[in-house]
Amino acid sequence: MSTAEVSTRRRGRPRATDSAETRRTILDVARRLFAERGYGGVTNKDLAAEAGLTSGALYHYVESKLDLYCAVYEDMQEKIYERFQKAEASEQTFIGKLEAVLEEAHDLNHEDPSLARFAGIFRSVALRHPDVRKRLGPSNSVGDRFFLNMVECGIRTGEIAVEDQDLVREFVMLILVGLTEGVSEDPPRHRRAVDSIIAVLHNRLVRPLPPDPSTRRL
Amino acid sequence: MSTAEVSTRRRGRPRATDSAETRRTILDVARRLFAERGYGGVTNKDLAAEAGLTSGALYHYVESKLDLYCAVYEDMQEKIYERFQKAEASEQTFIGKLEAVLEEAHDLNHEDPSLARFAGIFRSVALRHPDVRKRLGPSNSVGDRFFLNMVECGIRTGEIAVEDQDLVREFVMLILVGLTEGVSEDPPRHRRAVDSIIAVLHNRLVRPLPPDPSTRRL
Amino acid sequence: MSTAEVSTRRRGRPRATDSAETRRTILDVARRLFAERGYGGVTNKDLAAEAGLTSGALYHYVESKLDLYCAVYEDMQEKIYERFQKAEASEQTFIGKLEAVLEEAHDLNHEDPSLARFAGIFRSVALRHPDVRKRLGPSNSVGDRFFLNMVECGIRTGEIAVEDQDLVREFVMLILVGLTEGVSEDPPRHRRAVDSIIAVLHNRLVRPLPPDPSTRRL
Amino acid sequence: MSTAEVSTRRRGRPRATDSAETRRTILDVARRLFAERGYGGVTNKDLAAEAGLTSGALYHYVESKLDLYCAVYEDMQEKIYERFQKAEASEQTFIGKLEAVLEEAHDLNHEDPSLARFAGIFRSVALRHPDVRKRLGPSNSVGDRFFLNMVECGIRTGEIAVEDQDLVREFVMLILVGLTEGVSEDPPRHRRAVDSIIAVLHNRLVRPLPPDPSTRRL
DNA sequence: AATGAATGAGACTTCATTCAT
DNA sequence: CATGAATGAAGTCTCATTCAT
Repeated sequence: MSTAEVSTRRRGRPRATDSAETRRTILDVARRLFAERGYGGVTNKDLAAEAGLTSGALYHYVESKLDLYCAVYEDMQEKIYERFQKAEASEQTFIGKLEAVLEEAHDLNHEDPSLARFAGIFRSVALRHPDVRKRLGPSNSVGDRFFLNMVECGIRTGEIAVEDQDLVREFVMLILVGLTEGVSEDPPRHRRAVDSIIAVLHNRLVRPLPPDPSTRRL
Repeated sequence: MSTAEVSTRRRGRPRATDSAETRRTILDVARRLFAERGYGGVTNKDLAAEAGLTSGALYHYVESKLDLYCAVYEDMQEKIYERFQKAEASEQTFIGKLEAVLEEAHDLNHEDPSLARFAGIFRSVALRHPDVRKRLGPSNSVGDRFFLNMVECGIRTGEIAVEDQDLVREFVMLILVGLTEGVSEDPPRHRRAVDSIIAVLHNRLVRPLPPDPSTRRL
Repeated sequence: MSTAEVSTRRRGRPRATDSAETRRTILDVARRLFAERGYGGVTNKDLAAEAGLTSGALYHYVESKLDLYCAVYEDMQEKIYERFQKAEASEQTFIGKLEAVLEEAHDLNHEDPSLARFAGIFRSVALRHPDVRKRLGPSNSVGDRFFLNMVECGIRTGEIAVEDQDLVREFVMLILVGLTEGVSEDPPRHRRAVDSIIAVLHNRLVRPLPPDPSTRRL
Repeated sequence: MSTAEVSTRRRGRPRATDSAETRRTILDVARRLFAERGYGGVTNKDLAAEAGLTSGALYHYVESKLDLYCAVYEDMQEKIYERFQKAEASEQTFIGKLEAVLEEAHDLNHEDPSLARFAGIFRSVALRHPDVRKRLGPSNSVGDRFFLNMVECGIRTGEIAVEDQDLVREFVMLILVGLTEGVSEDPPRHRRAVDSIIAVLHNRLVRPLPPDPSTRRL
């Protein structure tokens, strides 16, 4: 209503801005918002406002909202797997590697919760946005290969029987989905979840009872 | 309009003369569509068309789209936990109960994939619709109590150490999230995932190596 | 600013409207506006306002602005060629038919100037809107056939030499383009233009001089 | 930036060091693009890119897009009528002049199709941009005078009856509109169209039948 | 109870224009 | 002179919701 709005910006080029920096900001803002509210729950206006721009200006950096989403996805994949790879390389056994990766996931989730949240929500976004699927394809090749390698290591060390390898891979992917989609927004629960998985792997969490006829159903 | 309605039914889909029946149809249609395309991906018109009405008529049965979504959620919770409870009651040990529940989850997923898919997607919908959260509250009270009971059983039987109960609960919820969000749309993977969890619980999947200095990094 | 705007319409269904009538109104309004301002010069809002609707409501009748444009085009083609055909059929000679068609064009232009104006502008719209071209294809088959028939009649009557038929067709199309694009918005000029064409055809307008050396360039 | 610019030209397009030269480039580029895609179909960015600048730099040479459009128009008028005048001056009779002008139009269309195309499209652009109309006034004063002169010549030579002069002028303008708007993008048709006009003027194209009662409808 | 025309808010996107650098 | 980041207005289109019939 007044002419002296809080953040009226001039018309032309702003003072001292760095294009690359703005793009980085947009990507980070987008990851956070998409992580919090999914794809359809974020408008261009929201994105622009949080990045300190108008919605039209977004189009200097991305071709479309979809384009931005995909860019965020790729950025995230890169960040996550770089860290995962480092963690994985630091250990020699399957269990060691898996624990290291889980700990790394926990650290990552602590450092920047939006990464895991985005990853967690991504699956359901892709599921119902054909455009996203089309653009990113099967795409998880990076992740697939990563876990494949880990499992192969387990086979070499004798931790995993050859005939179990598919089950193991499925299990690993399952718990990672559970971590990213289920508890990434609650750090203490995330910590507990990681610990529970490690405990299970070491057979410390649940002790199957010996088959005792008196406790069986009659 | 016709007077010849008493004795003979017309061919084709009968008019849903019964209000409750129509509501049931709407709920089922809505679960399927929401499961497939998420909240924003389904329009009232889609919903109405699949239920054999027009979009205006929807409002005789639900107050709003959001209202419908919540109703579907509650309906789903009810359906799932009714089945889970039956499964759980059929076994006496924690592991027995958990296995029974996982098998039930698998059967459910087979019978009506939309249930699990809806559940899987629900989290991200709730995440970006404060109204949904408000309406459904902390919501998981039913599920929480359910798993609490299971874990308490495990403590009684000695399968679970008292101090591990939180870890176990976290683990159970984690794998259920993983199952619903990760693999519910792919039956063979779902099967494999269930098997992998059971194998892990029986300590059959991964064998930790004895600490062998020769395999450690120097 | 006041709550009692001039034409506030209620929210729901309006009193007594006829869907077909509204569609007809939209088509007529669209033809007029497109004729006056071309394709890009007309906004959905303009169209809706002139038809007494909001821009969203347009989409009950057409799928898109392009769709509307094409519908107007087809409507126009139909209207024009129906009249042209009647006029053409009333005469037996090429010149007779052509004069009848020109007079009909004049009458049409008088009755509803938007028809000819739309037709006149159509060419340039199609030229630079690939979508329009794609939708309407070569399309002028109706018109082409129409003039082809007229020329064939002239050949039969001996008015036109067989080897001149292409020239004649080109000439006929040329003058029709000239009439629709050049003078359709100015009735007296349109009248004069029609008269001039008829006079030319009867060799009454310009008398070539006999080749007189004294008037030649030296 | 380089000091080695004095003596040697770099390969490729030289930087348009001269302001006037750049303006000339912009005008030519603009005519071509406007001719191909109309006013709204061309963005300042397109224009700038094709002229080897950025969109901001355009504003050093023109005040606005509209301004540029008008400048192109004036430039085109000048170019066309300069050529037409030369052609017209080379003949002494009305028909001779008209033929010469038509041939010149054909040559022009061959040399630089964008001229005629621009002229052809201009009408519809002006139609929906009141600003253009305002800036360019009744505009055709140049053309009007030009054709007026030609017709007066025809009166002097006796080719045209005084009372027919308006009709003749209308006819000439009609065929020029037809040529520019109808067939300027199709050289063979353009050729044919020119030939057909010349044939008509020489009364060689269509032979009116003598009023023969036997061919009349009864 | 049902229809479907209509609203109105808001989404994504484009683009002429401005102006700090 | 030139760049290019940014604005802001406008455009096309979608959709939940309302309501006369």
